[in-house]
Amino acid sequence: MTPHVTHKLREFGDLECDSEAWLLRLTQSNVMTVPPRVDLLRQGDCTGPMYILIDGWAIRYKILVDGRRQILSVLLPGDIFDINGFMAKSMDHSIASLTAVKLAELDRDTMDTARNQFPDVEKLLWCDMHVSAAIQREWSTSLGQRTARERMAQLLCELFTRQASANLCQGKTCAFHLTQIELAETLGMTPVYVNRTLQDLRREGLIQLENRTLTINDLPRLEQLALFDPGYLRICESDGGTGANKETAHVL
Amino acid sequence: MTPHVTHKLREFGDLECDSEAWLLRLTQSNVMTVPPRVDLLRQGDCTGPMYILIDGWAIRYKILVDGRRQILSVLLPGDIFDINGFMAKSMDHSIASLTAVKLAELDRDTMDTARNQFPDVEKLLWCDMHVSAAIQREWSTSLGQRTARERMAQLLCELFTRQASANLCQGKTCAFHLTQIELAETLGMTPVYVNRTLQDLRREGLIQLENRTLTINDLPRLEQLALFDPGYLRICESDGGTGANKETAHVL
DNA sequence: CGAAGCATTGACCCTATTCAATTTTGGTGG
DNA sequence: CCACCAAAATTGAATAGGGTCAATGCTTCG
Repeated sequence: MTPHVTHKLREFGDLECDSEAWLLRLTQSNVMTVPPRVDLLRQGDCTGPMYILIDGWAIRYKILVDGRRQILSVLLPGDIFDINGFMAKSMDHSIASLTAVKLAELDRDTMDTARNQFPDVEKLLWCDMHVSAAIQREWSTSLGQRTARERMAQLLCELFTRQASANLCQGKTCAFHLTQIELAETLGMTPVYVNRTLQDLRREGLIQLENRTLTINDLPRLEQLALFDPGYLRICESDGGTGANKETAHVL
Repeated sequence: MTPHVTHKLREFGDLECDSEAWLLRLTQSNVMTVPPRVDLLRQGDCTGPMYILIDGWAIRYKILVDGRRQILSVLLPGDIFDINGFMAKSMDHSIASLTAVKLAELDRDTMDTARNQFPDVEKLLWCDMHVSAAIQREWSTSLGQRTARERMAQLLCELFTRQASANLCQGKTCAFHLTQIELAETLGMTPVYVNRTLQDLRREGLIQLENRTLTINDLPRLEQLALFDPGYLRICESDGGTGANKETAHVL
C-alpha cells in the first residue's frame, strides 16, 4: 500500500493496530490493474464487491437516455468505492478509470466479517460516505449557483486540496487527469467554454494547466474567486480542523 | 407513528419485530413540533442527534459566502436526517422546515445502542444514506445536463413519485410545499424563469400547480420530457423493482 | 508518419437573467 | 367580515452568459 493511501485511510482518526494491519493485508493481496478509460462498474449492474483506489484517477458518471453525460465525482488514490455494493441492489451510475488504475478488491464476505470484527472499519466506511456526500452537495451547489468561472475555480481548488491532504502535491503543483471535454461534463458546460474559461484563468496568472499537470500560482486568489470554503472536505476529520463556517444564516 | 412513516421505514425490507417495535416506541416518545420556515440545523453547527421527519416538508440547503442559496434536497415524511451526526464533526449545510413539521429526535446514545443491538437498524440507516446519495447524484445530473424545462419536470416527477411510494398521493394529486422562489433555488434558475417554465407546462396540459397542490395530468409524458428514470429511487428496495437501467454504456 | 482525439479560435445565436412594474394571494388585526 | 400589508406570482422588455457550429492547429501514440 503506497504511503498516500495509508495516509488517506487514517484521515478519519487512528485505526487500531489489528484493523489497520488487516486492511493493509487486504489491500496488498487482492490488487488489480486496469487500463485507462475503461468502465469498472456500469449503471444498471447488480452491485458486487467494494474497491479501494490505490493509484490513478477514476470518475463516477451518469448517462441520460439520450446520451448526455454528467461526471459526478472524481476518485483519487485512497478513495473507496462502491460502498453502495453492500446494501444497494443495482448501480444508478457508472465508474470508469481515467488513467491506468491500481485497485484493491474487497469482497462482500470478507468485508462483512471485518465490519463486525473491527468497529474501526465500519466507522471508516461511514466517514468516507459522509465526505463523499458532502462533496456531492458542494458540486450541486456549484452547478446551481456558481458561474462558469467560479465553478472551474472551485473544482481546481477541490482537486488540489484533496491531493494535498493525501500528500500528492509538490508545492503548488499536482497531477490533473481530466481533459477539457471531461471538465465540461463535470462542470455542466461546453468544451468550447471550458477552453475559454481556462484561458481567462491562465491569462490572469492564477493557474497553469498543461501536460496533465496543474499549478496553482495564487491559491488564495483562486479560492476567493471560487468562493471556496474547504470545510466540506473536513467534516469527518479527527484532528483539529475548525470546520467552522461563518456565513450568516439564511434569512427566512 | 403515522402510517406513511411506517410504510417508508419498511421500504428497505421488513424489520424484525423487536427492532420495529423499538423504532415505533422511539418515534412516539420523543416527538416535537416546529413552525414553518425555521432552521432546524445550521451550517457550521456541531452535529447532534438524529431525526425522523414524521410530518411536513423540510429542505437541506447550502449558502455561499455572498448569500446565494442552493436547496440540496427536499425532506418528506419518513425521511431521516442527519445521519451525519454520528460521525461528522460539523454540518456543511443547513436544514430548515418549509411547513409546520413534526419530528422525532433520536439521541446519540440511544441510537448507538440500537445500532449494536438491532442489525436491522444499522442496515436501514445505510439504505437511507444510499438513497439520499442517489437522489443527490440525480440532482447534480439535472443541474449539469438538463434544460430548465427538463429540470422542472424531473423535480415534479421525483417529488410525486416519492410521495406516491409513501402513500401520500391521492390519484394524480399530491402536496407541494415549495414556492416558486424555492423552486428557483432548487433548480438553479431565477424565480422569473421558474414562473415562465411552469406556465409552459400548464399551458401544455401536463400539470396543475396551485394552492400547494400539484396535479400531474399526464405522468408518462412528463416523465418523458424529464428523461425521468425512477431507478435511482429504488436502488435499495427489497422487493421486486427491476432497477435495471438499459442505457447503452458511454462510449469511451 | 499517419490518424484520431484534443485544444483553440471566430462568428453567430439562444436560453435564461436582469430589472422593473403590476397583480394576486394569504395572513393579520380591527 | 373587511381592510391592510407583506410575500408570492405574473408580465414585459432589454441583455448577457454561455451554447452552437464549423474550421484549424496541435498532440500523442501506435
